[in-house]
Amino acid sequence: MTRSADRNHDITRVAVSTVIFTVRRTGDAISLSLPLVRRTRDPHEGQWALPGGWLDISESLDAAASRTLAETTGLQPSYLEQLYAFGAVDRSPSRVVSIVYWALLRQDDVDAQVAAHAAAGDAPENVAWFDATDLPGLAFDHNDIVDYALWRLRNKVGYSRIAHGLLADEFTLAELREVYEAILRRRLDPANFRRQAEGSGTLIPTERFRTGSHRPARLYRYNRDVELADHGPLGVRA
Amino acid sequence: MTRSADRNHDITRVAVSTVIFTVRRTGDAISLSLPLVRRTRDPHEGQWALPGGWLDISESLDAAASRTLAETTGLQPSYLEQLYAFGAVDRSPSRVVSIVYWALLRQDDVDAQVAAHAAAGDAPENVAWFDATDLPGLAFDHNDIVDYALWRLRNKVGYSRIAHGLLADEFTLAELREVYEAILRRRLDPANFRRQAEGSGTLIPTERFRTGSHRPARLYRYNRDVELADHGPLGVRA
DNA sequence: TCAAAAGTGTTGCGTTTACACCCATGT
DNA sequence: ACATGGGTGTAAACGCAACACTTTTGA
Repeated sequence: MTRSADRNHDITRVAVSTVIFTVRRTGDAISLSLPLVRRTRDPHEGQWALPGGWLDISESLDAAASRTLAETTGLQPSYLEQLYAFGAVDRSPSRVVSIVYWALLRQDDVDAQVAAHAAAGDAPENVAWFDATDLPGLAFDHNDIVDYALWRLRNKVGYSRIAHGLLADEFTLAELREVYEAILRRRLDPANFRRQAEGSGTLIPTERFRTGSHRPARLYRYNRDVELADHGPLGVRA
Repeated sequence: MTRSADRNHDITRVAVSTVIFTVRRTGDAISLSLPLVRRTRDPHEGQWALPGGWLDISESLDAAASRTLAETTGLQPSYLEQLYAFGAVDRSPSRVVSIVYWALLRQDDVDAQVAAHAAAGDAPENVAWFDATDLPGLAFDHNDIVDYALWRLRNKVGYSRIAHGLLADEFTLAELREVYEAILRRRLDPANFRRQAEGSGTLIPTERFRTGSHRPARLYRYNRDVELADHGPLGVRA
């Protein structure tokens, strides 16, 4: 903390953060939730913030997003896309330009991670999951960033099929519909939703069924021939 | 160029560039064109590149885009929106993260600038206008960036009314339609275009008419109550 | 008066929306 | 048997594309 810390006063540093969405069952409804990390140093020590970190000199922006994501959650997102570059002068005491990504996490992956942590007894103290629409006051401008990410998610769900990225490999149409309803915050007609989903060409029906309640529901699988991830303007696969 | 130049080997610098679109009449058709600057130093000396520059320590990203735009073209764009942050490790010899914006310029503003430069005799040698769909090989990854900006423009034109940003204050529906046709690269039905434009609520008919050829066409004005510029995720007015 | 662009009317088609209805299963 | 969600059918409403048609000017 001698020379390099002093130098932070007159250089612009580049950080990468990610808004990671997943779905969570709370009672009979499902809701969007996201993981936050508690800051352990100034500025904003003790407040919740988006997971992220500094960009390394020899890694691309995409790679930095994946790396910081893995370091905090230990998981690969099913979808990752650049959101926006935030660079207001006063958003941090030192000058920081944040390249923010947003990501989707599969429900089963989240479960697997939680179970693994519980078994290993290393449940991270500084990570917690929050309801995306009911957040506390976050560090920096992160509340605005989450709001913008939510807006992008709601928009994108309207003209693409990314919502699959929040579910396990196999899912019923009702489960998929509930995800859409949680994101769009309105009820969808099951009959019409079914026709639209089946007609999109992105769903492959299986011969397996989800049983347990009333009439068994057919399980579907996402057609991976159709691209899920956004490979960015350069079409590069990270 | 002593110590700071040496230091560029191990720091990441932030640059800002802008893809600036305008429309140009070539014969009886109109086409999208954009200004490029010839590089006067390595890397890529002599090649054409997007206007831009380094981010100052005490200016926001938006301000840097506006400033570098003014320094090269001397104009205020009618629309300015962040496009994407490019950060591949090998896109430049030293490590550079470029925050790229895209912008629209009014046709009459371009004319005014050209006339002013001609009168003052200071027509910039290093700036030239190119057809957006027929560019030479540009410096860095700027060809990819322009392609992406074109894609965004075409997309955005489909669900918003930003095309006005390319025309003068008053315009006929035929002129507006020609702009759409140039961007979307297909003919539009004049009758249906008229209904859609009038029904959008963003056009104010005037009592003035464009005369000269056949039946005079009513001039319209853009309704500035409807926001043209994208104020970004934070809703901030630059 | 004629060509050509401005502007209006009408029709057909495909998509979405609303909702009635049947099917299959656990309790 | 019956309640409940799974799944199908159908008709009205809406938006959009195609195109015939009228209007108004300059030449």
